[in-house]
Amino acid sequence: MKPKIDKRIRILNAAVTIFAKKGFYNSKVADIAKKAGVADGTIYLYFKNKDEILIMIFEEEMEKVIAEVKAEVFSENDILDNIRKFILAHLTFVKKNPRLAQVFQLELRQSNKFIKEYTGTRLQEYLNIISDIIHDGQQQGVLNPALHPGLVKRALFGALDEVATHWILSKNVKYNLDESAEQLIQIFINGLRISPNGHV
Amino acid sequence: MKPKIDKRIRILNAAVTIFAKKGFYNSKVADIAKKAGVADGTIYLYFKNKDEILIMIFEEEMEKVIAEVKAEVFSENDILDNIRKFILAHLTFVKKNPRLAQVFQLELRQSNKFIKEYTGTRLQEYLNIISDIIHDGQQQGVLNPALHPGLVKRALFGALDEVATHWILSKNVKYNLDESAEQLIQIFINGLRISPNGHV
Amino acid sequence: MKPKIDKRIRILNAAVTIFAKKGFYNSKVADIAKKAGVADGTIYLYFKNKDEILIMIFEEEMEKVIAEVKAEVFSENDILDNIRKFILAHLTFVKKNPRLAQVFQLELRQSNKFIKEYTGTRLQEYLNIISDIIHDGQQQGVLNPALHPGLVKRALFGALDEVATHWILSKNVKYNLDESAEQLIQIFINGLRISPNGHV
Amino acid sequence: MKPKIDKRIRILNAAVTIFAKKGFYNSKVADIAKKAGVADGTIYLYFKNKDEILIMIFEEEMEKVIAEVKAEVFSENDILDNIRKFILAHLTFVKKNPRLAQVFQLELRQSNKFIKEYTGTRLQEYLNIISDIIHDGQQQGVLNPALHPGLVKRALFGALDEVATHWILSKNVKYNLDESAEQLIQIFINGLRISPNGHV
DNA sequence: AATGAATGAGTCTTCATTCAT
DNA sequence: TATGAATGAAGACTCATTCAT
Repeated sequence: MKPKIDKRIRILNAAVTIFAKKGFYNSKVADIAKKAGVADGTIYLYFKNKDEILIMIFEEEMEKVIAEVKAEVFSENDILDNIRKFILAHLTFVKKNPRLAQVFQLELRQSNKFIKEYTGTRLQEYLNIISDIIHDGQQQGVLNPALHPGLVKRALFGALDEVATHWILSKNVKYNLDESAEQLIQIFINGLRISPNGHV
Repeated sequence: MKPKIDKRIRILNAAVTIFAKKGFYNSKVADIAKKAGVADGTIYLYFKNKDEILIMIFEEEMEKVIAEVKAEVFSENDILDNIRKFILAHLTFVKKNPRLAQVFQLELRQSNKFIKEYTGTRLQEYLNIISDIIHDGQQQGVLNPALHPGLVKRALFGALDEVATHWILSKNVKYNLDESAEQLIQIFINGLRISPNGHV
Repeated sequence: MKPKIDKRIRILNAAVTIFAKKGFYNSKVADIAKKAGVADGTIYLYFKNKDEILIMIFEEEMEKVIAEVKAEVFSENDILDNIRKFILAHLTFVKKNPRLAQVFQLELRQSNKFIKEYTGTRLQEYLNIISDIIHDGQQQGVLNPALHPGLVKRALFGALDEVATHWILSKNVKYNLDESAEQLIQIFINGLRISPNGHV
Repeated sequence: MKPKIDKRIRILNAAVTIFAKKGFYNSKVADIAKKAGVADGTIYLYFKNKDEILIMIFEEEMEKVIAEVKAEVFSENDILDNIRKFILAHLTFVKKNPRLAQVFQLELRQSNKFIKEYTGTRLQEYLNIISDIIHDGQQQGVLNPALHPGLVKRALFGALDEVATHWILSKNVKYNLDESAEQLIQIFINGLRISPNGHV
């Protein structure tokens, strides 16, 4: 028997595997329990319900991602490079964690509770990495001061998210995620920097 | 009793109302039937299953949207203006059809069948409006020829989609959708046009 | 396939059998459905939940019992004879319908909903047969006018109920229900009539 | 921490409180443990299962009640007065211990094990107080010798029980328990004594 | 085409009880 | 004795879908 501390993590890992393979709605709590090597009821000692497992996967993985991305992105102070790093980090995560990405891109959105009740800070915190960069860039006179960081963060996140979802759904074949990253970098850096062409 | 030809449309209209109010999973086929004034079983004369109602709402509304957007966007041949028009048209649709937008932005994504099996042409057709503009713009020497239209269409669509979803979820209060449109126009036009700054 | 009108009754009959055999809490809805020859879900077209089946058995059988007892008891106007008839009718019902009596005496009391939420009129109506007799008897100067009919009805019902329960639990062997009836008749008639001995 | 000997009693007291507040089926063993300040598992060192807690509450309280009632009732040898004292004692107990009475009158009957398996001596012993009085009364020539003490004990107990249950369920408001006691005394004393009227 | 009564598959969750410590 | 984390059996109910009329 593994030590207690493991059990919660074993459940979360099992859930990622099961959710990725069968989808959230087709995954039975009993499947997860079996995979994790615990009794069905044990899951409810650690999680309030099935939706909460999904949300916790998100919360805990995002926590790691946020720490990594922040370390990566804010290591230097070159704004344009930070944007580049953020985009690369996002898509690299997807590429390196396809199973987890599948859960984030597809399964999570099928949980009513996640979509309509989750107002967790993790997603905000992640999005705020972007708006912080934008804000800094505007103060440094590098980025277009007319843009709202709050809008930009959604625009960039939405673009990354859609590209990631398509990559997942294409079963990772048709699509070169690295090249996509480079193209998004071009679009957003040119889109956000102070434009010598004047406004459109 | 209205003429037969109406019945299909009455069902679809009822479904939009019910889905928007209760969400896809909490809407019962019996609710839709009642609202539409038909028997439960009648719905299955017109639609294969509950998911198909959702997909048909999408298909038929998208058909209209595509026609409108195409007429609007391709009326002239000024590429930058076409991009502007597309972005405005997308967000204006959301603003004018909040109930339908709620179904598109939130409920549709909760249908396993839509997410994982729908490969309908309507969404492609809509996205291709963007890639067609991009392609034209590149041929006219206005837009950055290094960008893949297929990537750009997802980036722009993702950005619009995320902004729209946030607007829906914020219950339309905090957010000025017109200003968001203007900002997205700036970002994407600057992001896509031939850049006098050289590449990053 | 039997006609529709039968289905509700088939379910109720099946439920009496199953409840009497296994007890309320150990009876599965699926058992009742199977015995009744209907699908599990069909039961929920006729009854809100499992407790309601039990309550409906009570309601509908009591309706019959009340009609019979009233016809029997009020056929003449001899008060003492009416009391006698009521007591006999109650215990005769128990003796002739042991399965139903088991449900009434034992299973019904195990349903939280019946005990704590049921305020149905049938039980009141049955009890009021007694208080009506008492009231009449007091007006005729036959019964002790100092007694509250509302108290008497509970005292007599309680006595009958306890005797019946004991008979059910003894599996009908040790106990002569007819003799018990005669004894209760003696006790209550002497207890209720105007006492030449004066009050205690 | 209180001394060990206390623990059993603390559990029983906690159980009375919890059962009275939530009902037997809605009370969780964990609730009782918490209220008693012991671990869940500890309860099973003192009681075989949840039903046994209920039965033990009954057993132990009945033991006290029996002792009290016997002392009270048999202090003199006036049969009619003894009947009076028994009835008063029963209803006075209910009035003074409403929480315990609620458990006895309502919750106890919802335990399958109590209803169908309990053949404990305490209830018999309590009932036998009545039949002993009756027997004595018959030997003294005061009570009707035709009545079976075993029937009378159930009749009187049933009457008291029903009156008590109604009082509990009426939330003690509509009902004057003292007056009820007086009326039951009249009914039963006249019902049981040797009748100068002859038999009915 | 239309009805709507009937079907029956499908599963999350609770909680009394156990047992390793 | 005591703990409390872990167990796992157990089942009512919903609702999309069917089909006899």
